[in-house]
Amino acid sequence: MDESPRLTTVLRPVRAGNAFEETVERLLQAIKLGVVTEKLPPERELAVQLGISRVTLREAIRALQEAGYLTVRRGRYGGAFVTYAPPRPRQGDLRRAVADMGDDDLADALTFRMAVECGAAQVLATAELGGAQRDALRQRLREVNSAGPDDYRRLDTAFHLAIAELTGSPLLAATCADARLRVTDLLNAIPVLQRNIEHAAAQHEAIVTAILAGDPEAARRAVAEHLEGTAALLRGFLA
Amino acid sequence: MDESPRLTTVLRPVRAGNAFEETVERLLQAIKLGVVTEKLPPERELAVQLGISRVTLREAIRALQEAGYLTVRRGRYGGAFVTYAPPRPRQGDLRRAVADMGDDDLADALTFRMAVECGAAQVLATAELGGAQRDALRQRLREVNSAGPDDYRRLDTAFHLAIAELTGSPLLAATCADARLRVTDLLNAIPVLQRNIEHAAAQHEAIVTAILAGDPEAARRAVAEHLEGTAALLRGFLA
DNA sequence: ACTCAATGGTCTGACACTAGCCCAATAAGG
DNA sequence: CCTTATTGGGCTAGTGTCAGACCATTGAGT
Repeated sequence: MDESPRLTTVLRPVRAGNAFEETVERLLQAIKLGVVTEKLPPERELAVQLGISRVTLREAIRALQEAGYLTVRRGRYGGAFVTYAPPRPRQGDLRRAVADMGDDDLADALTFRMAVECGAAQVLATAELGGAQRDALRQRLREVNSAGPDDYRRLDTAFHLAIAELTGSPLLAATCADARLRVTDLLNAIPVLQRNIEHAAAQHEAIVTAILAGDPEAARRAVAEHLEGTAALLRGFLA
Repeated sequence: MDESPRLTTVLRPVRAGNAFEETVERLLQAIKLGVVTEKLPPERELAVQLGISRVTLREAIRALQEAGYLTVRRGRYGGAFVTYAPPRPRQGDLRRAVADMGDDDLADALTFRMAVECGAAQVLATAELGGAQRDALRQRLREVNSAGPDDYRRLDTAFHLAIAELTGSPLLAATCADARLRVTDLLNAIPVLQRNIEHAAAQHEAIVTAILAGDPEAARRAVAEHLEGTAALLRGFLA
């Protein structure tokens, strides 16, 4: 019989890698999530935000530049500009993306995302929302539901993250972002069809309706159904 | 109007502090959570688990030793032994503990915990549990519900963590542990009365029943009610 | 009493990371 | 055309962290 709780749940690694690697990962995910679409903040500012030295940040930026994600321009009004748009997924991309991830990691990521996003929606439905917050949520809904295939993933991310951010808990928002990160590559490998967008639109609508109605149960259920669709699709590619 | 999603949700610090500080924090929390009650793993082993060098780990251990949490003995069958038991909280401890935390941080922590633990319970209720898992859950329930005041916090932690661990998602388990960590000092400042234990016991029972019945809605609601009690108590100390 | 495996204690050389400073380039605005 | 604020580019000295080796201590088993 294993102990309870497992030591490994608490005595896990205190850092995921060296500062350089973690920084590259962060920036890359910010780009792939579509959180930064144009230009990164100035180095000095960004280094402070990321809690690292400018030297380390610059190494990370150079790596992303060499990998083709950024173009750097000097001088006033210069900066690190994003030169990347998610490519249209092709046949086999998804299978490859799933294979790149271990089966265990995939199941872990899907479970994690399900729990965290459902929790966020439930909490938001319980909170007393001000007018501005309700408007912001409705705005994100409109944006994602009227998106075309090219913008869809980015606006979908923005919608889901908005739910977490509106709870007012930075910890929860960061965790939702993290959960999403772990499936970004997979989602980007799934072709976006107009039909899918429309199907998701109804689910997004249901989520917002439940939250605005202050019904945590319905909010939880709506998010669970929404995520289950994607999860089932991805699980279909497991061995 | 702020952007969406906020840059700070993704472009946040890549590391919380230096390796030494983070290690001290980890070990301290493992001790306070009651995850390690007797002796830490050997330094060489623990350093690997934590992903740090032995030198850094030793510095952290020395700090905890000087702070009175550990006693170190050399030689075979030696090691770092836990010499700490949570003190009985006294009048004013709670008010002080709440004041030590910023109001924003407290709200953040409570929201975070609510979302993550509800999500975990919901997911577990959705999962198909094997006999061993059901037994493990029932075992934790029995333990916490038959605990005396001295053991209560530790067994309560074990119960809540078990729910997250049984989902099979290390990410979710780690996140639940993290969420719990952020309120440990507060919980430890709340006197444990036999009456409270009995009240909580009914709620724990309801949570387990809902999970074993495969009812995610009921599981979510039961956890929410359970946590709301503590949250309301703590919120009462806010300005 | 002796042996020896397991454990903490210590040292060294190498590399990662940081803070702070100054230089170089650039484009808007006078 | 010139000025200037803003930005990336680069350097240095100092500190943090690491991997690995070796030493010192302990107590159970022989």
